[in-house]
Amino acid sequence: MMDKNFNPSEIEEKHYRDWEQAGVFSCDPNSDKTPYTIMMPPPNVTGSLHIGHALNHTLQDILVRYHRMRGYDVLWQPGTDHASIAVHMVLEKQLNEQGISRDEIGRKNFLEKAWEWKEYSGNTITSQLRRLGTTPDWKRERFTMDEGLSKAVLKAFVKLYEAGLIYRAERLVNWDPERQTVISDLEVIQKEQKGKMWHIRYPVEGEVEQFITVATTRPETMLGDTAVAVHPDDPRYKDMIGKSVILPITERLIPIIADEYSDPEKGSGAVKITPAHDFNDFEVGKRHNLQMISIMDEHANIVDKEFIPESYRGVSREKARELILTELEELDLLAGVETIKNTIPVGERSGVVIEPFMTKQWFCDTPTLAKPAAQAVRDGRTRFIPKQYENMYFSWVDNQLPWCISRQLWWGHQIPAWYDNDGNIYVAENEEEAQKQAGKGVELRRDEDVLDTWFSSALWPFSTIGWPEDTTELARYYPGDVLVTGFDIITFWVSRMMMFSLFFMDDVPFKDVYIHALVRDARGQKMSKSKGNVMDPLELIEKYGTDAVRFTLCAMAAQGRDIRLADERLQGYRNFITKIWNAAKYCEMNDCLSHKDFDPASAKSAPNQWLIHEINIVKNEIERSLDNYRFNEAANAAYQFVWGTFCDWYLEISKPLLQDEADKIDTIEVRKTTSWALKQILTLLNPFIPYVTEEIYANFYKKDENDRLITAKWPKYENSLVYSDAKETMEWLKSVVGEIRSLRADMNVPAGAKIELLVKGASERTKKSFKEYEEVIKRMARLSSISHVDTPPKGALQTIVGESCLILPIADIIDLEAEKARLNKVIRKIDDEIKKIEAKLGNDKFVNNAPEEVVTQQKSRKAEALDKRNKLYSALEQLSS
RNA sequence: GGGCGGUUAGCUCAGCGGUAGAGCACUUGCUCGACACGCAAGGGGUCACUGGUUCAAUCCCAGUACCGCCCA
Repeated sequence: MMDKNFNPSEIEEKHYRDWEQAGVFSCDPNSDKTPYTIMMPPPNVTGSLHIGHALNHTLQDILVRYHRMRGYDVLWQPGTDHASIAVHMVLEKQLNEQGISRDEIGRKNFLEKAWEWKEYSGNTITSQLRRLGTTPDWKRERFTMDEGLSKAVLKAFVKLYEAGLIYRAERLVNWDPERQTVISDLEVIQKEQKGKMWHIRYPVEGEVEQFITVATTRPETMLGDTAVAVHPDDPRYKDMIGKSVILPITERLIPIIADEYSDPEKGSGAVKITPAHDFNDFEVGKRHNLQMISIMDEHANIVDKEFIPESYRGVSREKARELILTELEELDLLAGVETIKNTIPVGERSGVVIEPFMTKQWFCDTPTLAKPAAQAVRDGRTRFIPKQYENMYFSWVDNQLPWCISRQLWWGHQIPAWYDNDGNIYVAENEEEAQKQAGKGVELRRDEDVLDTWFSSALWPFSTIGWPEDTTELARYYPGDVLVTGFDIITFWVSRMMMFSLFFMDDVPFKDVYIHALVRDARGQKMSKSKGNVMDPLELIEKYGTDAVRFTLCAMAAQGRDIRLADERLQGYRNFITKIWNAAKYCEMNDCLSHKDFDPASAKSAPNQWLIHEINIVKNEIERSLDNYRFNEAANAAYQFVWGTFCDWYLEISKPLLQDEADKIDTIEVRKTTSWALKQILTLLNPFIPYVTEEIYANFYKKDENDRLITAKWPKYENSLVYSDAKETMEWLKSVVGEIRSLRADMNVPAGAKIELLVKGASERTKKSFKEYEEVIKRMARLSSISHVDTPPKGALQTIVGESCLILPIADIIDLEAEKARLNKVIRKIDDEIKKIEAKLGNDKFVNNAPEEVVTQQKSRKAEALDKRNKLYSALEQLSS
């Protein structure tokens, strides 16, 4: 016996353990099935499951389960990412609390701690993923810093270096003075703020009382100015070009140069140039061969160097600004201040202001690598779904700047480059190899830096399955079928996988990229800890069950639109899970669990044929939707069918049929059809709601220990399972019941009262149907009897279904005036409709130009409406007479 | 500033060249032995605005307004 209530938490663990132990998640490289591959976006080891993961992994799991059932050899490759900066932040915070800096404990100890912490934290996220019921091939779980992947990273670095696509250069980079490392452009957030624009007068050399006024938001950088630029066509400055100004405070002489970078419309039209502390100025500096003076150290303090006036040495950039402004004021060189809106660069993780900083770093030539990556999408070898995300992809790959890949951190892949004392570089997969290159006895020192975390992630589609070795897995599962991810990492990750995959594998990493929505809160706000509006998927699972959470996310995952997740939705879908449970209970109580030797093509009676027909349709709908990544449509089709068709109609119809012992054959067919249908429903819904379906299956259908729904075959139906006649009959039956129910409710007939039904003008076929489904109609519409008449009695309720008129002779218990009003209302509605159709049909242009089927359709609509109106009129007359 | 998306029932959202849909909420009535996390019946919409294309526009096109995102 099934429990009265469905209790998710009790069964979820049991089934998950069983699945995992049975090894059903594993791919089989030796199988002759077609492979289907999804590479899981590796969550950070620091991470814990958030609602975005829940959506991402639910959708992947649905695809994976669906394809497994359809007979593919599925590899869902799981793993985690080492998340270099994030781990540093966690560990350094822990150290800080003990008052220790990372330099004090040293690189070796720090890394030991990092690994310890990874062991501890890495399992958190994967065990949380298990709670979602996801079924990746856990036995193949990888980590971006495990031995194999580390080897792949070294190999990739060396190969790219040898191809000239990785190089070391001194460049202006985004420096995070808090984290003490370079960060990439993507990790810098442009934050809008209210700022100030200071106008400063620079005295022109050799002139008395002549100045050029420059405007700047960062006066402190003037210590590093090496020019003043004006527009070459600006008449105000034409004859100043080539002269010099005396840089206030430092009193260096710097040239006035002509460059189109300065905008004559803005401010005074003259702009100070600080090549070592501004990206635009850097470019100007390069063009004019200007000196690049770095005035800050790695803490963003002013350097302690001779060319800096003494009072500024060693002070912070903020303090330097104050001092400069005071001094300029004293010198009477401050021409004015205005308040403006501007943007400042802020570190994504640290939150501090990023300093453009001159250092030597490693770069990857992504502008070159991006070309084939862009082309692959333009050629359609990889497609984005929804398509509009291709724009985001193109805007990134088509405008690539070199990617700075070195980081001044310890946790990560240490760069495989060695230096000798003369500064020569040797890049190799290991020190031995480097030593060979350098020659015996040459003293070598390894580069201290590690690679950007995304470098190893970019290799994920092939490094996880064996690259650089030639493994069977690599040959079999590469390229992947689809990548499922959020739009926020198209730039960080997707584009880089494309670049590296095309370079190393000479093929795209996946055929489809499905971009899913962002999950927001009920009010459309982005969830964040600081706002306190995060919904913890584990709490939701506790509260509603895993199936409900999964189904909700799936049902709301419409393409191209964010998900606003509200409690009510979860409740609604939790109710749906319960509904399925109860429907199964009904089947059990009515002995509808065995369908041995039942062939759906053998069904004879209309309700059974109709149900089979509808199952066939919903199956096709689910397939079509999933094949096109229309998850919400698949979920809604399933929902409507199970609740609206199976429960509300079929099971209700089955009740009187199952009580009717007179016709044994019919009863048996109903039992078998119900049982068969329930099993189809469980199978079709298993990818979405694996637990409740597996549990019911285990209760009713499980043949032996190794029989599980998760490994069941996806249904395939004969083309013959299309029953249009049965569908027509059942639609008629639904209309009859519906009309009577509606009439009763409108006229306030007590729900408990059993009343008589008279039918006028029924065709032979209709009469036959009334006879055949008499018990069903009587029960569902709460009728005492059904009989046919030629003339309706006076003052009865009437309604029209098809050609026949349904009459409820209950004049004594209803209000005749109310009935007249009701009829008039219905007639008015139908008149409006007729008017609309007539207008159309009266329009020659419509009749001549519209496709013929549209015209005939309108004509038959009109005929039907007219017929119905006539019948309603006579009903009204009858009432009045 | 450039680009992209959105605007449909009270709310959250589907849909789509020819009858406007769902869930929740709301109203009314129900102990019809699966289910009140339920059953049944309802009410509720100038499909943001202005033009254009079309026999026909909520849907296609252009523009406007507002909201959101991405990139400078």
